[in-house]
This record gives sequence, structure tokens and C-alpha cells, in this order.
Amino acid sequence: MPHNVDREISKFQDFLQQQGLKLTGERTALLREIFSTHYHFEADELLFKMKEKNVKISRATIYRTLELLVKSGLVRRVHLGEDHYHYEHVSGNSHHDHLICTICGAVIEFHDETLEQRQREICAKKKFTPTFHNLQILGVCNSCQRKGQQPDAPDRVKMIQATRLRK
Amino acid sequence: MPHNVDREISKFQDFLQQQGLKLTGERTALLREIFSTHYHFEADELLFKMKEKNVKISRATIYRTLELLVKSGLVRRVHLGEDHYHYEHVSGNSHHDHLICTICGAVIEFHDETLEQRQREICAKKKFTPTFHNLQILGVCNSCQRKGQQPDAPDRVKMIQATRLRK
DNA sequence: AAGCAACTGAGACTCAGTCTCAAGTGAACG
DNA sequence: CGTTCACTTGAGACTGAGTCTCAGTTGCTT
Repeated sequence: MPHNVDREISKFQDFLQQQGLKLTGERTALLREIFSTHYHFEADELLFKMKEKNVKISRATIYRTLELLVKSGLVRRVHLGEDHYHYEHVSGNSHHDHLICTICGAVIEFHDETLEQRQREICAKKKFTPTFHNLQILGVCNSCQRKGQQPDAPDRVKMIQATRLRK
Repeated sequence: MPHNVDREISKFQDFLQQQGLKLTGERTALLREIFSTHYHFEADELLFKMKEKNVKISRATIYRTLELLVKSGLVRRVHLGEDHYHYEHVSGNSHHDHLICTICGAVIEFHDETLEQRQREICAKKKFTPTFHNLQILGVCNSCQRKGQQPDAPDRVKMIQATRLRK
């Protein structure tokens, strides 16, 4: 059953109004798409999916809307060790960090309050006011360890590439 | 007094020989440059500095050598929240993480064993074998808090741009 | 309904990073 | 001591994510 995005849409609208901006059809369509899945995504992936669904929206608009969504706090940029941005939506207060398998590319999310607390302590000691953090732990996941790892991850890589498109 | 890079050069040579590769003049020159400073750097910055010193080395060679250095373990890639790679050299076993000021761009390094230990525990619980991690905490540094922050960081940004060059 | 600022798409542009290829270099070996 | 041959290099073409521009469109506000 799909997540109900109305709450997010109305939050986004509030944010936009506050800035004198408008909630357009393109923006709501994107928001629906983003909140309909619960995994990390890339800008290009969104472009592909929207095209697949015959929702007309340009690359420029996607980037522009993502920027607004990040500013509004509904979406955040995460670094997954690759050379371009990934995004994830913020549902409630579900902050988490990532274990990233360098063999198969799997991304495992986790949240650990002890870690969070310790980070706050470190910041306090340095008189630094944290707003956000980003932790990636790279390594080898359980199933790849058992498989006896291959140097690369053709399956996973191919799968990811199949979801990309630039006309 | 400059850091003595001979140890690093000989380590790199060992690594190269092991792979059937050669230690060339360009590679040692780069290594000297990298280990002569103790701060994060970008590929383009290196290109600029080498040009400044009239050491002839091409962009392609810089990228190729950086790749080798990362593989050899003498240099590591770090993510500082920007859209391109940053590097830092590994001196001894000085692993550290970063506090990054979103106002002035300052990067504060820290190391915390409690944090490291907790990460190992989390990985163990998830049966994940970590090889490396990367933690950035974004926020506002002490001096920016006192200054009453400006939205951007013209000084710092200009300074960084001044060290870049692409002919 | 008019006015006007926000918005959009197409495509040019930027720029970090990669690739290609012809020419250079150096260790090993006869 | 010269040949060989794989490794290197530089110049510049190329790639691809992300940005910018600009003319045309949309949609609040009055």
C-alpha cells in the first residue's frame, strides 16, 4: 500500500508559500514519485521514471525541484561513495547512516543512538553546532563474504544502469 | 621543516614493483608535493601547484597517479560534501573524520576512539566487514557562530578558487 | 481580465574526471 | 651496447552529472 504523500505535499506547499514560490503540477508529480519508494535515488533515475510514466518533466526542473526539496528539509542529499549525488526522502525523523558493500553495491541502512550521542559530545567539545551528518562505512556485506567475493559487481551495476537514461 | 617523504616513496616503489609498474620522475614529484602539505587537496589543485613550480605533469598523469596512490594505501579519497573528490595523504595511522563549517568552509579534523569502537560493534552485529569509513558532520564552527553568520563564505571560497586552474 | 512574477523545457554550457593514441622511456636481455 | 617491449606520458577529445539561459507559459493577485 503506497505511502500517503498528502502530508508531505502540504508541508512543501507551506515551505514554498513562505518563499513566495508556487506549487505546480510538475512539483507535486515529482514529490509523489519520490515518496512512493523508500530507497535512495539519483536525479537521472527520476528523469527516467517520469518519462516511463509519460509525465512530462525536464531535467532542469528535476534538479531545481530537488534543490527546493532539500532546502525544505523533505529530502536530503546523501553521499554513497560515488561521484555524484544521491538523495533520499525524509519520512518523519528517520535519520540513518549507511553500510555500503564494495563488492555488490548493496546499501544497508542503520541507526544507532549511541553513535549519534557521541557525535553530539564531540561537537560540543569543539564548540561546533552540528546541523547534519553523513556516515558511510565501506566494506563487504555478509552475503558477499559467504559467496567468496568477485572483484566487481556486474549484476548490481547493470541493474543500476538500466534505470538510467539521458536522451 | 618539511616532512621526509623518502619512506613514502619507498613504500610506493614497493607497491609499484609488486604490480610490475615503474617509479617515474612524475610520480615521485607528485608524491613529494602531496606529502609536503598536511591538508586536503583536489586533483586540480595539484595540477595548479605543479604548474606553479614549473614541474611539467599532465592532468591525465595526476589522475592516474592518484588512483595508484589510493590503491597503494598512501592516499585516501575523502568526501567533504562537495560534488567532486578530495584527497588526503595517510601519514602513519592517522585516521580521522571531519567537521565541516557550512558558513566559512573550514574543515576541522578529529579522531575519536569511542566512535570507532561503536562502529566496529555495529558492523559486527550486521555481519559486515568494514574496510574504511567516512564521516562528515556539517554545521557551524565556533568562530562563525560568534561572528553572526553570513549566508555565504566569499573569503574562503575565493581563496579556494584562486588555487585552481584549468588551462 | 490584466499584470507580473514565478515556472518550464530545450538545449547550450561547465567542469571534473576518463579515455585514446602516438610518442617517449627505461629495465632486461641477448 | 643496442634491441625489445611493456609501461608512461601529454595533448586533447570525450563523457556525463549538474547548471544556466532564454523565450514562452502558467497561475496568483488585484
